[in-house]
Amino acid sequence: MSARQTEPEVLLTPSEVAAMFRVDPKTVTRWAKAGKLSAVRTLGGHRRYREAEVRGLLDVPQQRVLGV
Amino acid sequence: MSARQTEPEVLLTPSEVAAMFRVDPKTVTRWAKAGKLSAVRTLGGHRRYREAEVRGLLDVPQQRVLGV
DNA sequence: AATCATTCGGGTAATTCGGGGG
DNA sequence: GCTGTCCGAATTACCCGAATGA
Repeated sequence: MSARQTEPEVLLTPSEVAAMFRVDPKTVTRWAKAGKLSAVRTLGGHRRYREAEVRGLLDVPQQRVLGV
Repeated sequence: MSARQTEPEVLLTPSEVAAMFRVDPKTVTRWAKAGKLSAVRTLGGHRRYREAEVRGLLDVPQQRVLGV
């Protein structure tokens, strides 16, 4: 059962990730360049981001002090 | 022993490849026209892509930040 | 034979890339 | 240091009708 199954990774476009974080797509690109976010490249050079990784980064923010 | 196509060549449809890269099927067609991806043609002119080749292109474009 | 989804083609908007400067 | 914006060039997405695939 050592199947090297490359699970169907769901990929997101730069603008989709940007919308999730409420930032400019260009900022997402900078995160990728900085190695803070891994990216898959299309044959034309455009970046695609892994949904699982992005969501993981969105869920983490539980360390905010609720200074209401 | 004798070399005789020991590998079952798995072919993928344009939409399947498109889903893997998160692009439009038309874009995959453009890659084939540009020679970035080899394609097998059906007798009717539709394109089919080699799974092994596609996977290879998906994995490579990984820019790791391993103490570069 | 007939239906339905996909993939031809082309052509035209919308994104993204890269660098640079605020 | 981090982000948003401007630029030109390149890549990708969506439109159509017609043909192929299953």
